[in-house]
Amino acid sequence: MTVSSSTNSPVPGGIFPAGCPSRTVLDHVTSKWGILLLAALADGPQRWSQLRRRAEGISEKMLAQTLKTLEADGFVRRDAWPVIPPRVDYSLTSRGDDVVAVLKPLVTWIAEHAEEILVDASAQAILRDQTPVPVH
Amino acid sequence: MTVSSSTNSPVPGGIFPAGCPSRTVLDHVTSKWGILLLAALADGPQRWSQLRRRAEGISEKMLAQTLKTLEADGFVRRDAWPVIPPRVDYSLTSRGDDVVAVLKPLVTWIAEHAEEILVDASAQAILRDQTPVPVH
DNA sequence: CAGAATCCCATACGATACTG
DNA sequence: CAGTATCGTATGGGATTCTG
Repeated sequence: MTVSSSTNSPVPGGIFPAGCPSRTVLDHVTSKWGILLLAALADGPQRWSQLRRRAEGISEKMLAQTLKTLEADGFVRRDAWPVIPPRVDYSLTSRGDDVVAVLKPLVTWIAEHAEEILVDASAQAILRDQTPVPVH
Repeated sequence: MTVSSSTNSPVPGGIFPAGCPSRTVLDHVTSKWGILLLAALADGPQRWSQLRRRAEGISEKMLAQTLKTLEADGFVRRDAWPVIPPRVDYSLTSRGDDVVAVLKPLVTWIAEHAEEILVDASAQAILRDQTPVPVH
C-alpha cells in the first residue's frame, strides 16, 4: 500500500475518452445480445433460426439488429443461399474468432461463479433491509 | 461455446437459459459503466470523485447505482472514513480482482482494434448506401 | 465531499403482423 | 425460412436540486 505523495497520483487518467471508438465497439460487443450471439457462433456457423433458439429470449428485431451491427463491425459473416425456402448461415470472421478468444474467459468465469455471487447479493439484501428476499 | 448444456451435438443448446443467474451477473459486469468502473478500480483504490472523473461522462446517479450493484455482487468494497468532509474509498475485492483478470484482455483487445473496426464499418456503410457517412 | 431524491427523456427492447 | 415494418413500453440514463 503506497503512501501517496501529494504530487504523484497512483492512478492514471481516464479509462476511455467519452465517445471514442473503443467505447462504441465495447458497447457493440458487450451488448446484452452481442455477447450471447458471439458465444453461440463460437460453436460454428449457424442459421438464423438456430441462433434465435440458442440466444433464448431474443426477439426477431434484436436478432436482426445485433447481427447487422456485428456484421458491420466485421465480427460476423453472412452467407445467403439463393434457394427456396431461403437459407442463411452466420459465422465468425477471423476477427470474430479473435474477439471471442478474449470474450470466452469472461463468459466462462461468470458461468462458474454466478450462482455464488447472487447468493451473496441476496444475503446482503436481507441484512440491509431486514426483510426476506422475494421468492419467485 | 456451450456453458449450460452437456450434449455432444455439433451445435448444442442454449448459451444461457433466459433469466438465469449468469445472465444477471453478465449484465452487471458488462453494463456500460460496470466495465469502465471495474477497469478503473484495477489501478487501485480510488475515491468517488476520482472514479467520477476517470469514467468520463458518467452521471452521479449511474456512478452510485453501478457501484452499489458491483458492491452487492461482491466485486467492490466500500470504505468510509467518519471524517468531515467525508472520505470514501472504493476498491476491488479478491472476487473483483478475479473478474478484472478476465475482463482486462477484452478491454485491451478492443482498445487496440477499435479504430480499425470502425473504419471498416464506415467503409461498408458507404459501399452499401453509396452515400457519405454522416459527420457529426 | 459523497451522496440521495426527483424529474424527465431517449431508446433499447419486445410483441405482433406482414412478406418474398 | 429469414427476414421487415410498425407500434408500444420499460428502463437505462442524464440534469438538476438538496443535504449531512
